[in-house]
Amino acid sequence: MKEESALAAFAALSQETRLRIVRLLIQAGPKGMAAGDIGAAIGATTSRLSFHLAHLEHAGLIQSRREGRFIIYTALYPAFSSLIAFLMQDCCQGHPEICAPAVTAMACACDPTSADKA
Amino acid sequence: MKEESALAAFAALSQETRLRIVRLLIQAGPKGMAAGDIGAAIGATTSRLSFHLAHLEHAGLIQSRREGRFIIYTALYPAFSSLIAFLMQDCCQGHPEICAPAVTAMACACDPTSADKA
DNA sequence: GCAATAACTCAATAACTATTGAGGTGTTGA
DNA sequence: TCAACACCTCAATAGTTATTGAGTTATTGC
Repeated sequence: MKEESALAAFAALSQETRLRIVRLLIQAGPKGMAAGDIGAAIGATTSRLSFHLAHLEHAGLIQSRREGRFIIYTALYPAFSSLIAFLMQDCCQGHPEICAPAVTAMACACDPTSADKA
Repeated sequence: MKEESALAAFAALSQETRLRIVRLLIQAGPKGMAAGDIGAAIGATTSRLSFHLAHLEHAGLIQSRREGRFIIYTALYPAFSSLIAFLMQDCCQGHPEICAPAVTAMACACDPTSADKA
């Protein structure tokens, strides 16, 4: 991942409405969610929602597909993996014990029974 | 981690100078770096550097300590772990195969021989 | 105490970003 | 083909953020 992409991704994630959209889509999984359902879940008017969805899509964090009259948005998981790897690159210079908690936090996030630990 | 803290963290990371400072400090490890050395490494004037270091410290991503006439900055690793956990919370609803690449990316970031893989 | 060094603070300006409301596009089913 | 629905686009405004340069504080060694 290039620095430019990482900056765009972090900028996209630094806004309340967009962060909520992203977390919602990450939790929704590969089946995704329709724009209207996202708007209802986070409480945003259509123009505001559309603006932020476009922003996230442009940043490469989500993607959309049309299904009839609905537009379905899904999280792009590899983008998040790359972003995390870019940020934490060479984080411990060969001493993994320094950043092990970060790896554990990541693994915990994947285990629904312990997601709140970190 | 609260949403408010996550927003502050992402906002802090969405600026070129600050992202460079953070990656530099993450790579520097617990010994940290003096403000002057950080400025020299990324090419920033003292007032600009000071502004961004204060911003990062306020966001809870780095901390500082005085050592004689130097001020040493270090990355706060637990803050990054929490941020990643917050973002990826419930990412796969019990289907870890969906987000396994993110965990792998994180583990790779800790292995200096394969940091560029993701 | 004084000069040099390291770093911070402040105020003004420039640049960027979010929200709103009105209006437009594409899709469906009677 | 028409009305209803789902969603997007645009332009104006308000709010936020970054940069610069001048000035200030803290520490060290002579």
